[in-house]
This record gives sequence, C-alpha cells and structure tokens, in this order.
Amino acid sequence: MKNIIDKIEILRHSTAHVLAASVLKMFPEAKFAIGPAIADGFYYDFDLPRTLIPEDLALIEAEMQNIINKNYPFEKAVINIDEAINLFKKAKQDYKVEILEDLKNKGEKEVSIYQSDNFVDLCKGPHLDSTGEINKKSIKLIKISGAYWKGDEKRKMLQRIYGLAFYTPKDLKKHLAQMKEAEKRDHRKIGKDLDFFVFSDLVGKGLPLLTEKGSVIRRELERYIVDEEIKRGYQHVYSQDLAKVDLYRKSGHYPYYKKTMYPSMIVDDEELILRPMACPHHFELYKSKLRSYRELPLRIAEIAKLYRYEKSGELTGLIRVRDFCLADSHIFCRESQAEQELKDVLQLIDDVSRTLGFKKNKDYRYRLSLGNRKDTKKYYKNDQAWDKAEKILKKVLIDLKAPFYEETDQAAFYGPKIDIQMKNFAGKEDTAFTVQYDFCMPDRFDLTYKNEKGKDERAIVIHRSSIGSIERTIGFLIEYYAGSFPLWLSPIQVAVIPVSDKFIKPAQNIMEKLFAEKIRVVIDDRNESVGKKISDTIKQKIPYTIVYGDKEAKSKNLAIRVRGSKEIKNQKLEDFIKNIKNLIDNKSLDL
RNA sequence: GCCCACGUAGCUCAUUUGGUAGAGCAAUGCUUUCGUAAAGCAUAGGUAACCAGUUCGACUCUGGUCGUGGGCUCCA
Repeated sequence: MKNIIDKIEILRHSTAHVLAASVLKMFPEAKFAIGPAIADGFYYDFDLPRTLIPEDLALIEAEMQNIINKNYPFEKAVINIDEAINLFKKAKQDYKVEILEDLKNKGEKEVSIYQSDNFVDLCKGPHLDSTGEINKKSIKLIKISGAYWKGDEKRKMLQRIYGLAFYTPKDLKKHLAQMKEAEKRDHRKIGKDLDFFVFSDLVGKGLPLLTEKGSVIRRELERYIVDEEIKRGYQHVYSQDLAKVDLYRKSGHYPYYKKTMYPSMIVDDEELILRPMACPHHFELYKSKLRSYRELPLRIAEIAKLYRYEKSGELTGLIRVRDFCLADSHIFCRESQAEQELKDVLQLIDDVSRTLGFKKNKDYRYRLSLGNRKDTKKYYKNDQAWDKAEKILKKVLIDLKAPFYEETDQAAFYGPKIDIQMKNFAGKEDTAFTVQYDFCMPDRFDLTYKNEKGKDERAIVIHRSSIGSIERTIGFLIEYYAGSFPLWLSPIQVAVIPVSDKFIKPAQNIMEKLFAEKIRVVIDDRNESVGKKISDTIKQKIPYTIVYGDKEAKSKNLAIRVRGSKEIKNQKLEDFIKNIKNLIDNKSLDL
C-alpha cells in the first residue's frame, strides 16, 4: 500500500530528526516539540535558550551534513509509556512529556522511540534505516519562524525551522526554481510594477488603493458579474456599509465576529458599526414585506463593501485586506429547492472560473467544510440540521462530479459550506469563492414565507459569493496571468505609436476611432525612439501595439504587434476594430 | 496580535567597523524625427519611515512608534 508520497514523507520526517540532532549539538539544553513532514519538506519546533538568527541556519545545515556523512542508523525501540515518560522527564523534555501524557490519557500502553547518534526522539516512525540515506545535496533549510506550541496562541511561542527535502538534488533545484517563478509572479510585485494598486502608510495597512489601471480591472469584473447574475435571476441591490450593532446582535454574528469587527461608534443615541458582512442587510430586505412561496427562490445579490479587522500579521497584498468588496448573495428558498439552487450556484462559479481562465482540478478544487458537533461554542447547536445540511452539500458535489475533499472544523457558525480553493504558483491555497448552507439565520430572523395553504414556513438561506472578493480575485488573476491580462480585463488594450512627430496627428485619429468604439487605447507621443516605445508596451503587457508611419499612411493598412509575438500583422483599421470588439465581447482568453 | 527579518530619491539598489548620501531607470529641458525589446546631452530629485536616546558627530548603535515580508493563529 506504500506509494511514493508516503516514502518521501519518511525521508522528510527522517530529515527533521537530523535537524533536531544538529540543533541538540548546538544547544544541549534545547527542548523539542514536534517535527513533521510537510509539503516539499519538513519543520521542527524547538524551545531554545536564545532566538535564532538567519546565520544559524548555515551552521545547523553544516552539522546536518556531518550527521548524514556519519551514516548513523535510526534505531527503534518500543518501550512502556511510563518508562518513556520517566525517560523524557529526566531529559527535561517537557513537550515530549506532555505528548506522552496525552497519549497515556488516550489509553496508549507503549510507544516507540528512535535514536540516531545521541539524539533520542519520541516518534511513531517509520524512518529511513540510517542518516546516510539522505542525499545531503537535496535538502536545504529555508527559514525560521515563530509557532505556538500546539497551535494555541495562549501557549508558548516556539522557534520553528523549515527545511526542504527531496530525493535528488535535481528535484530540489526544480523546486527552488519554482519558488523563484512564484516570486516573480507575486501580485504585490506585479501590482507595483504595472501600477495596479498602491499602499499608503498614511491611509493604513490592509487598505490598498486601486490606481486607474487596477480600477479598470475591478470595474470590468464587477460589470461582468452583475450582468451575469441578473441574467441568472438574481436581484441586484445596494445596501449600506454602516448598521446598528443591534442588527448583528440579532443575527448572532456579534459574539462570533466581535474580534474581527471594527469597534462600534456612538452617534446620537445609536451604536453603529462598519459591517463585516451583508447577510443581515439582505435578511431585512427579505423581511421588508410578506413573502409568498411563489416568489422563491428569491436571490438577493450585491457587490458589497465589507470591513473586517484582520490581525495585522494576516494581511497580504490584495489577498487579505481589511476593507474589501464581495460579490455576495443570499438565496432564500424552500428546503426542497435548496439542492437545485446549490447546483446552480456551483454552475455559476464554474462558468465564472472558466471565463476568468481558471481550470477546474488544476487551478482550483472544492473543499467541503464541515462543522464539529462537539464544539458548541463555535457552531450553532442543532445536530439534526447540521447532518442534513452536510449531507445535501456532499450530495451536490457528488452529483456534479466535483473534485472535492472534506475538512472538519472549517464551517461557518451557522452551517457547513463548500469552499472553492484556488491554488497559486507558490503551491498555497486560498478560498476564492464560497457557498454556505444556512439553517440558523432563518430562525434568528424569523425568515418565513406563506406556503400553498397560507401557512408560514421557514425559509432556507444559501450564502454564496460568485466571483469572491474582487480584491482577492484581482490578486489571483495578476499571479495567474503574471500581469498579462486577458484582453477584456486589460487596463490598456491598444497602444498607438507614431513613428515620428509627423505622424502624431494621424495616430491620434486612429486612437479616437478606437476610443469611440469603447476600446481602451493610449497614444505614445513621447519624444522617444520606436524601439523604446515598443519596449515599454511590452513591459506594460499591452495586448496590441500599432506602429504608424509612412508605410501605413500609404498602404492604409495598420501594422499590429500582438502581445507575446514578434510578428507584425497587417490589417485595415475597420477589420482590426471588428476583430478586437468581437474578442472583447466574447471575453476571449486569446488575442 | 505573537516570533523573526526588513524600511536609503517615484522604482531597483550602493554607501566595508559612526565622520551629515551615490548609481541606473523613471521625471523635466534641449538636441535628434527615428520602423518593432532601451538615441544623446543636461537638469532637478533625499529631514535615510517616524520619534526619542547614546555620542563632539548617527543612514550606521540603543529604545519606542508606524509600515512591509515570511511564519503561527485566523479567514473572502
């Protein structure tokens, strides 16, 4: 049953032991926490007498090489758990003792320990036979960071060392090259280089300012999604960014979300707050009149500005901000309609993703985010409803043959959800879009409709975002296309370059004709060489560049350079306009 | 928020142990009027993130604040 992934995990975990052994040499009083294999490598958490500095990594790595050279065997011994506790107590390994006591409480009778040279570690294994099996040229320590013991921010912060480990130096090199490529595609770097967004210390952290170019991208995405949703039967609304705190007390968001909400402000006798979500606003819209079963499903949608006080260390570029715009919607329906609505939402998300160029399975996958019945603090208590909701979400995913995986303890407090996880070039995943099944809010807000018999019935709410947070989606797109946006999203679609001053006038005429057709066009009439201007349009990733001079004036044909190609296409202006408008209207991914 | 690292011109970066800043690109001006990845010359541009402290003297050392990055935790 062992496959290659398991094997490389053995290598990675064994390398973590070698790391720990090296750290022990440098710091005999070091305390050891845990050191698992992770994607691409491993880490180990230590409690050390002093904080590590980056230069330490080279020293530790040198010691690791040494241990590998010595080819120590990994020797396994199975011992009684009380014996193990005594052993690690004597060694003053508090963290290991804590792990052992947890194991003992769970009923474990004996545990295995592994020894290599003088380093003994509690570990269930398995391991390589000896340290010499590790190729010392295919491992590398990469970074130091802090990490809470047991992931609990109230516990001590330990020092974590991350490393990479592969079978061959070639694999390591390949991985490092990929990391470099990801760095080049980093939306923060490209966003700055191509002038999409900026940050200002004075405006504040987590509050990006979209430049004109970035704003074009946002406007196009918003127009697209609003039109698309209206086509599919959504009612698009505008509601306000401010609301009384009472609204969130009623929705029940307040106790759960208090930490991520901005503090309230008191104006006259009202206590107001910047909204962290639009749900309750849409509920109030729903409740503004008596609803009939005939109106359902009722889909209220909004490009909603939301404010969340994210911890400062969590902010990154456009991916995680404190003030963002969510393509949000709440679908009010009968329980019997929920399955079809969920399927339609997933279809919408698929269509949106395809339009943006993201590929299912390759670029994104589905996460069925489940609750935890035992955690009544985090989740609304109603076991039966949770079971039902989780079942229906799973059924929908299976029916649609969607590639998904399950994760517990990832649900919203009011119900389980399907998260669409987008993978970036660095291999990390972020939630792009989300679909949630809510049986809790309808109770709290008393969301009802009149059924066929004129009796009140409880509605179900599906929360969903189609194109996600616009900011985050722009971030994904920047990285996905490395700034070379599809034509319809390109801030500048066409650049016109007159060969010399003599041709500025006719070039302006061309520009005006394109402009009149709502094509985003600029003219580069700077006193620079043609080569220089071409170089600039390439740097700016402008899809089409038209060079205009004597030849074009005589032939009435345009010389068009298409992004990504060195060849020059010749085309009449009318044909070019027709062609490009067609590509824009179809949101073509090709030029 | 916590651990670590970082913050020098619009951008990318120099300034070897403390002696008050320099380059390329960009910008502006002039020359050139140019054919598909960077023409030439000149000019201007800095309270070294901010605030204290140590020192005869701080970009450099110390402390604090703000911001950025990588993690932890959290999440759209």
